[in-house]
Amino acid sequence: MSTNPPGYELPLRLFLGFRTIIDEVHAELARQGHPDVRPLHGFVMQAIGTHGTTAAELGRRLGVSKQAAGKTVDTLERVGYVERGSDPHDARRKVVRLTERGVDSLVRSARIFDDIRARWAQVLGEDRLRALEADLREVTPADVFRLDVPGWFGGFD
Amino acid sequence: MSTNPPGYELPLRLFLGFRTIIDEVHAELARQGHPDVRPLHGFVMQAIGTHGTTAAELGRRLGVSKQAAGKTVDTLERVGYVERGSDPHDARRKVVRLTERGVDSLVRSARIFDDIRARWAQVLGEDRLRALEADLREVTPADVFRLDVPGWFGGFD
DNA sequence: TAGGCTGGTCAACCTGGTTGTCTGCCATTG
DNA sequence: CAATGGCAGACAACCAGGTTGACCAGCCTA
Repeated sequence: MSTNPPGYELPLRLFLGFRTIIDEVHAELARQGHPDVRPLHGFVMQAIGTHGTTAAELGRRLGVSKQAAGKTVDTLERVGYVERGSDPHDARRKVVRLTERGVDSLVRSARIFDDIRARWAQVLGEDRLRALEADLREVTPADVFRLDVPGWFGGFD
Repeated sequence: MSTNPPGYELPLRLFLGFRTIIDEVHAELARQGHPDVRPLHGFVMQAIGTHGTTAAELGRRLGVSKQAAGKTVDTLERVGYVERGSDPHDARRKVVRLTERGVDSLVRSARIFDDIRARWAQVLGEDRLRALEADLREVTPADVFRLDVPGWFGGFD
């Protein structure tokens, strides 16, 4: 029986895998006309969803303060991926909605993610990739969405 | 034949796996007397190594500017995990070395990483875990060390 | 109708990153 | 042997994202 790899390799590989995929997605996204979407933005836009939300609600979904969510919305607004409207039923709320450009970036991301997964499947074989996904599902929290991802995405290009 | 999971799930799971492990390590590290080591610090200390380095060299290893490396060394020094000495052979260089406390935190981390890997092995089975590691090795860059990890670690607790 | 909760915003501050500039020190080379 | 080029370190200004605290305005309910 051979010896096990050191325990620190596992998280490193997980991270490297994650980073590899994300970097590829954003390189391709840049090529497809979205050079200034940052990884964090994808998550945030995903959390905003097609229905739109408010900054406070967004903060709750993402697990950050409403102020932080507001700031992110500011920058997303500045680069043209979301817009703020007012709620006729509640003068306090300002509803954040994806612009066409925002939606376009999400659609393209989804396609690119699928392409990358397909490439992994070619390398590993579909069955092993599925096994990998299944194993990961077993050891990670079930709820994919409400991870407090922001804060994990420092500035990177 | 059933349909594939959407491509975005894979990076999410990889990230979640990574984050789960890292969070556990640091929670345990805090319990064992190292409450203010941050994930970034572990990587940096690993990169400093037992021989010590200079800030500029550290920056190159980690893929960040020497100024950024210097700042990190500052905070690591402030919390007592590294110390700066001078190089008798070269008055420009200030050698950064791990303190006993720094080494202790690394030793403990290594043990905790191994423990966590063992727990994953219990859940998945040693063979499936090995397969997972092997698969990840196949789709990630071979060089584990020179990843520009910093910048990916935003502040988190 | 008065209070309390909630949404948005402003301000101050932290961390970790960036670039640019400047000063010393070393080392090579004419 | 002196001068020039390159490297180490430090300082400053700036950026992104995050935090808390404070505050105002609007809604809703007792």
